[in-house]
Amino acid sequence: MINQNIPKIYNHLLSVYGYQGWWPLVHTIDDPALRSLADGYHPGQYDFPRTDAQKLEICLGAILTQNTRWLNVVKCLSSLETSKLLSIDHLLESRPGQIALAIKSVGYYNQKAKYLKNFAVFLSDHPFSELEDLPSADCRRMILDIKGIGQETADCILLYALRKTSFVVDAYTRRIFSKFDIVEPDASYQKIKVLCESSLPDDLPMFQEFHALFVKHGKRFYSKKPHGAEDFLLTEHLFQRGPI
DNA sequence: AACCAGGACGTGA
DNA sequence: TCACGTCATGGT
Repeated sequence: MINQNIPKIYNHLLSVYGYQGWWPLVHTIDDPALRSLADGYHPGQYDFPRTDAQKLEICLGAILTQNTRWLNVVKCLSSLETSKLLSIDHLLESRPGQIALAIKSVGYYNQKAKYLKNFAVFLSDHPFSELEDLPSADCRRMILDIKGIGQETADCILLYALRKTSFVVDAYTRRIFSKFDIVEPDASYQKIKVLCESSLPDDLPMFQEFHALFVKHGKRFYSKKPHGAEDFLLTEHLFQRGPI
Protein backbone atom coordinates (compact mmCIF):
# COMPACT_ATOMS: atom_id res chain seq x y z
CA MET A 1 0.00 0.00 0.00
CA ILE A 2 1.40 3.34 -1.08
CA ASN A 3 0.10 6.86 -0.68
CA GLN A 4 1.62 9.60 -2.83
CA ASN A 5 0.32 12.36 -0.60
CA ILE A 6 2.74 11.32 2.14
CA PRO A 7 5.96 12.39 0.37
CA LYS A 8 4.03 15.39 -0.92
CA ILE A 9 3.18 16.48 2.62
CA TYR A 10 6.75 15.89 3.72
CA ASN A 11 8.21 18.02 0.95
CA HIS A 12 5.84 20.84 1.65
CA LEU A 13 6.44 20.89 5.38
CA LEU A 14 10.18 20.83 4.73
CA SER A 15 9.87 23.80 2.38
CA VAL A 16 7.82 25.69 4.97
CA TYR A 17 9.78 24.96 8.13
CA GLY A 18 13.22 23.90 6.91
CA TYR A 19 15.50 21.37 8.56
CA GLN A 20 14.66 20.71 12.19
CA GLY A 21 17.86 19.05 13.31
CA TRP A 22 16.37 16.45 15.61
CA TRP A 23 16.88 14.88 18.12
CA PRO A 24 17.82 17.88 20.29
CA LEU A 25 20.87 17.23 22.48
CA VAL A 26 20.45 19.68 25.30
CA HIS A 27 23.20 18.58 27.63
CA THR A 28 25.67 16.27 26.02
CA ILE A 29 26.16 17.99 22.68
CA ASP A 30 29.91 18.43 22.29
CA ASP A 31 30.00 21.51 20.09
CA PRO A 32 29.39 24.57 22.31
CA ALA A 33 28.77 26.85 19.34
CA LEU A 34 26.08 24.58 18.00
CA ARG A 35 24.60 24.08 21.42
CA SER A 36 24.08 27.75 22.10
CA LEU A 37 23.08 28.47 18.52
CA ALA A 38 20.13 26.12 18.31
CA ASP A 39 19.38 24.96 21.84
CA GLY A 40 20.56 21.44 21.16
CA TYR A 41 19.09 21.18 17.68
CA HIS A 42 21.58 20.59 14.88
CA PRO A 43 19.83 21.33 11.57
CA GLY A 44 21.50 19.86 8.52
CA GLN A 45 23.92 17.70 10.51
CA TYR A 46 23.05 14.05 10.47
CA ASP A 47 26.12 12.58 12.11
CA PHE A 48 24.62 12.81 15.61
CA PRO A 49 24.72 11.18 18.12
CA ARG A 50 28.50 11.02 18.27
CA THR A 51 29.00 9.56 21.73
CA ASP A 52 27.34 7.00 23.95
CA ALA A 53 26.44 9.82 26.32
CA GLN A 54 24.51 11.49 23.52
CA LYS A 55 22.80 8.23 22.64
CA LEU A 56 21.78 7.77 26.24
CA GLU A 57 20.44 11.31 26.47
CA ILE A 58 18.24 10.67 23.44
CA CYS A 59 16.87 7.44 24.91
CA LEU A 60 16.13 8.94 28.31
CA GLY A 61 14.58 12.00 26.68
CA ALA A 62 12.37 9.78 24.54
CA ILE A 63 11.03 8.08 27.65
CA LEU A 64 10.63 11.29 29.59
CA THR A 65 8.71 13.06 26.85
CA GLN A 66 5.93 10.46 26.74
CA ASN A 67 2.73 12.52 26.84
CA THR A 68 4.78 15.41 28.20
CA ARG A 69 6.01 18.79 26.97
CA TRP A 70 9.61 18.90 25.82
CA LEU A 71 10.31 21.93 28.02
CA ASN A 72 9.63 19.82 31.10
CA VAL A 73 11.96 17.15 29.77
CA VAL A 74 14.77 19.65 29.36
CA LYS A 75 14.48 20.59 33.02
CA CYS A 76 14.64 16.94 34.02
CA LEU A 77 17.66 16.23 31.85
CA SER A 78 19.58 19.03 33.51
CA SER A 79 18.62 17.93 37.01
CA LEU A 80 19.58 14.38 36.07
CA GLU A 81 22.94 15.72 34.95
CA THR A 82 23.35 17.64 38.19
CA SER A 83 22.55 14.47 40.13
CA LYS A 84 25.12 12.58 38.04
CA LEU A 85 22.30 10.37 36.81
CA LEU A 86 22.91 10.88 33.12
CA SER A 87 24.92 7.65 33.07
CA ILE A 88 24.04 3.98 32.87
CA ASP A 89 26.12 2.99 35.89
CA HIS A 90 24.68 5.66 38.15
CA LEU A 91 21.15 4.83 37.08
CA LEU A 92 21.83 1.20 37.94
CA GLU A 93 23.07 2.14 41.41
CA SER A 94 20.14 4.42 42.17
CA ARG A 95 16.78 3.53 43.60
CA PRO A 96 13.71 4.56 41.59
CA GLY A 97 12.85 6.98 44.40
CA GLN A 98 16.10 8.86 43.94
CA ILE A 99 15.63 9.03 40.20
CA ALA A 100 12.05 10.21 40.70
CA LEU A 101 13.29 13.21 42.69
CA ALA A 102 15.33 14.36 39.72
CA ILE A 103 12.52 14.06 37.19
CA LYS A 104 9.61 15.55 39.10
CA SER A 105 8.89 18.29 36.62
CA VAL A 106 8.06 15.74 33.94
CA GLY A 107 5.00 14.24 35.58
CA TYR A 108 4.44 10.49 35.97
CA TYR A 109 7.75 10.62 37.77
CA ASN A 110 7.31 7.42 39.77
CA GLN A 111 6.51 5.37 36.69
CA LYS A 112 9.15 6.99 34.55
CA ALA A 113 11.83 6.57 37.20
CA LYS A 114 11.31 2.83 36.95
CA TYR A 115 11.22 3.00 33.18
CA LEU A 116 14.56 4.83 33.08
CA LYS A 117 16.07 2.23 35.35
CA ASN A 118 14.60 -0.61 33.29
CA PHE A 119 16.25 0.88 30.26
CA ALA A 120 19.60 1.21 32.02
CA VAL A 121 19.43 -2.46 33.00
CA PHE A 122 18.72 -3.34 29.39
CA LEU A 123 21.68 -1.27 28.18
CA SER A 124 24.01 -2.94 30.66
CA ASP A 125 23.15 -6.24 29.00
CA HIS A 126 23.04 -4.87 25.45
CA PRO A 127 25.42 -1.94 24.89
CA PHE A 128 24.81 0.51 22.05
CA SER A 129 27.55 -1.11 19.97
CA GLU A 130 25.66 -4.40 20.02
CA LEU A 131 22.28 -2.82 19.27
CA GLU A 132 23.66 -0.83 16.35
CA ASP A 133 24.86 -4.00 14.64
CA LEU A 134 21.49 -5.72 14.97
CA PRO A 135 18.88 -5.75 12.20
CA SER A 136 16.31 -3.06 12.86
CA ALA A 137 13.41 -5.47 13.36
CA ASP A 138 15.26 -7.64 15.88
CA CYS A 139 16.44 -4.60 17.78
CA ARG A 140 12.91 -3.22 17.85
CA ARG A 141 11.50 -6.40 19.37
CA MET A 142 14.13 -6.38 22.09
CA ILE A 143 13.50 -2.75 23.01
CA LEU A 144 9.74 -3.29 23.04
CA ASP A 145 10.19 -5.95 25.69
CA ILE A 146 11.39 -3.32 28.13
CA LYS A 147 8.58 -2.22 30.43
CA GLY A 148 8.01 1.44 29.73
CA ILE A 149 8.99 1.41 26.08
CA GLY A 150 6.02 1.34 23.72
CA GLN A 151 6.03 1.51 19.94
CA GLU A 152 6.55 5.23 19.54
CA THR A 153 9.34 5.44 22.10
CA ALA A 154 11.01 2.38 20.59
CA ASP A 155 10.92 3.93 17.13
CA CYS A 156 12.33 7.21 18.43
CA ILE A 157 15.22 5.32 20.00
CA LEU A 158 15.79 3.32 16.83
CA LEU A 159 15.60 6.36 14.56
CA TYR A 160 17.51 8.97 16.55
CA ALA A 161 19.81 7.08 18.92
CA LEU A 162 20.59 3.95 16.90
CA ARG A 163 20.27 5.59 13.47
CA LYS A 164 17.97 2.99 11.97
CA THR A 165 15.30 4.06 9.45
CA SER A 166 12.31 3.16 11.59
CA PHE A 167 9.29 5.39 11.07
CA VAL A 168 7.89 7.14 14.15
CA VAL A 169 4.11 7.49 14.44
CA ASP A 170 2.79 9.94 17.01
CA ALA A 171 -0.55 11.52 17.84
CA TYR A 172 0.07 14.36 15.38
CA THR A 173 0.78 11.91 12.56
CA ARG A 174 -2.55 10.21 13.16
CA ARG A 175 -4.45 13.50 13.36
CA ILE A 176 -2.85 14.99 10.26
CA PHE A 177 -3.31 11.84 8.18
CA SER A 178 -6.89 11.32 9.28
CA LYS A 179 -7.78 14.92 8.47
CA PHE A 180 -6.84 14.27 4.85
CA ASP A 181 -8.35 10.76 4.84
CA ILE A 182 -4.99 9.07 4.41
CA VAL A 183 -5.83 6.78 7.34
CA GLU A 184 -8.84 6.16 9.58
CA PRO A 185 -8.79 8.17 12.83
CA ASP A 186 -8.46 4.92 14.79
CA ALA A 187 -5.91 3.23 12.50
CA SER A 188 -3.39 1.10 14.33
CA TYR A 189 0.15 2.24 14.95
CA GLN A 190 1.54 -0.58 12.85
CA LYS A 191 -0.73 0.18 9.92
CA ILE A 192 0.34 3.84 9.75
CA LYS A 193 3.99 2.90 10.19
CA VAL A 194 3.94 0.37 7.36
CA LEU A 195 2.05 2.76 5.09
CA CYS A 196 4.64 5.48 5.61
CA GLU A 197 7.64 3.20 5.30
CA SER A 198 6.37 1.91 1.97
CA SER A 199 5.43 5.36 0.69
CA LEU A 200 8.80 6.95 1.43
CA PRO A 201 12.37 6.19 0.33
CA ASP A 202 14.51 4.33 2.84
CA ASP A 203 16.43 7.41 3.93
CA LEU A 204 17.58 8.07 7.49
CA PRO A 205 17.78 11.89 7.45
CA MET A 206 14.36 12.02 5.81
CA PHE A 207 12.77 9.83 8.46
CA GLN A 208 14.38 11.95 11.15
CA GLU A 209 13.14 15.18 9.60
CA PHE A 210 9.71 13.74 8.93
CA HIS A 211 8.84 13.13 12.55
CA ALA A 212 10.36 16.43 13.63
CA LEU A 213 8.37 18.32 11.00
CA PHE A 214 5.12 16.62 12.00
CA VAL A 215 5.66 17.63 15.61
CA LYS A 216 6.45 21.18 14.53
CA HIS A 217 3.38 21.40 12.33
CA GLY A 218 1.21 19.41 14.72
CA LYS A 219 1.90 21.74 17.63
CA ARG A 220 0.70 24.59 15.47
CA PHE A 221 -2.54 23.21 14.02
CA TYR A 222 -3.37 19.85 15.56
CA SER A 223 -3.51 20.20 19.31
CA LYS A 224 -6.26 18.16 20.91
CA LYS A 225 -8.15 21.25 21.90
CA PRO A 226 -8.22 23.36 18.74
CA HIS A 227 -7.34 26.95 19.47
CA GLY A 228 -8.75 28.49 16.34
CA ALA A 229 -6.62 28.27 13.23
CA GLU A 230 -7.27 25.67 10.56
CA ASP A 231 -4.44 23.96 8.75
CA PHE A 232 -4.46 26.19 5.69
CA LEU A 233 -0.89 25.18 4.80
CA LEU A 234 -1.59 21.56 3.96
CA THR A 235 -5.19 21.99 2.81
CA GLU A 236 -4.17 24.51 0.18
CA HIS A 237 -1.20 22.48 -0.88
CA LEU A 238 -2.99 19.13 -1.17
CA PHE A 239 -6.15 20.43 -2.80
CA GLN A 240 -4.53 22.71 -5.35
CA ARG A 241 -5.11 21.66 -8.94
CA GLY A 242 -2.32 20.07 -10.87
CA PRO A 243 -1.44 20.99 -14.47
CA ILE A 244 -4.24 20.41 -16.98
C1' DA B 1 -9.89 26.86 36.27
C1' DA B 2 -10.27 23.17 33.32
C1' DC B 3 -7.63 21.15 29.79
C1' DC B 4 -3.63 19.35 27.37
C1' DA B 5 1.23 17.64 26.44
C1' DG B 6 6.43 14.60 21.02
C1' DG B 7 2.37 7.54 25.70
C1' DA B 8 2.45 3.19 28.14
C1' DC B 9 0.53 -0.19 31.11
C1' DG B 10 -3.04 -2.88 33.61
C1' DT B 11 -7.52 -4.34 33.79
C1' DG B 12 -11.97 -6.21 32.42
C1' DA B 13 -15.06 -7.31 28.90
C1' DT C 1 -8.37 -7.23 20.55
C1' DC C 2 -10.20 -2.87 22.60
C1' DA C 3 -11.99 0.68 25.43
C1' DC C 4 -11.02 2.85 29.62
C1' DG C 5 -8.76 4.30 34.00
C1' DT C 6 -4.26 5.58 35.88
C1' DC C 7 -0.03 7.90 36.16
C1' DA C 8 1.18 13.76 37.57
C1' DT C 9 3.75 18.27 36.60
C1' DG C 10 3.59 22.67 34.32
C1' DG C 11 1.82 25.79 30.76
C1' DT C 12 -2.33 28.31 28.63
